[in-house]
Amino acid sequence: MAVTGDETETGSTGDMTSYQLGNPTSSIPQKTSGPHHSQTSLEEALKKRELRLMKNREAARECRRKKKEYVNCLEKRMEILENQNKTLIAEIKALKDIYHHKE
DNA sequence: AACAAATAGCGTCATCTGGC
DNA sequence: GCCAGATGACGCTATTTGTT
Repeated sequence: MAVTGDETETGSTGDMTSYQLGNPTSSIPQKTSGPHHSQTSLEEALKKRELRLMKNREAARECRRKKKEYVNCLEKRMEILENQNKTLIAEIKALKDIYHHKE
């Protein structure tokens, strides 16, 4: 619901935490061996980072989806077991009643 | 209607984990 | 040991819900 999916990247929702702000390339190696070479390697590093972020974004979504499904299953199972429990309790009560009326 | 608190969902980072 | 994928934790926005 929140956040309409299509505003990814470049901190569009302003939810970058302090350590994420500033230099998005901070985790990228900054070797300088010639102007052209460093430029391309920087571009490559940025591309690599974007790819990594994109993959992790997808992974996080999938992870949450699976977790939600798991919790839903547990809740359904709980409901079934609670009903079974009620039925069994009622059965026990009925059997006890029969037993006591025989006395 | 206006507001606050609660809830849901997202993106990112750090860390864990299993396969190679 | 390295790497990719999975997941917990965090901070954030948007939506829903209850209260005045």
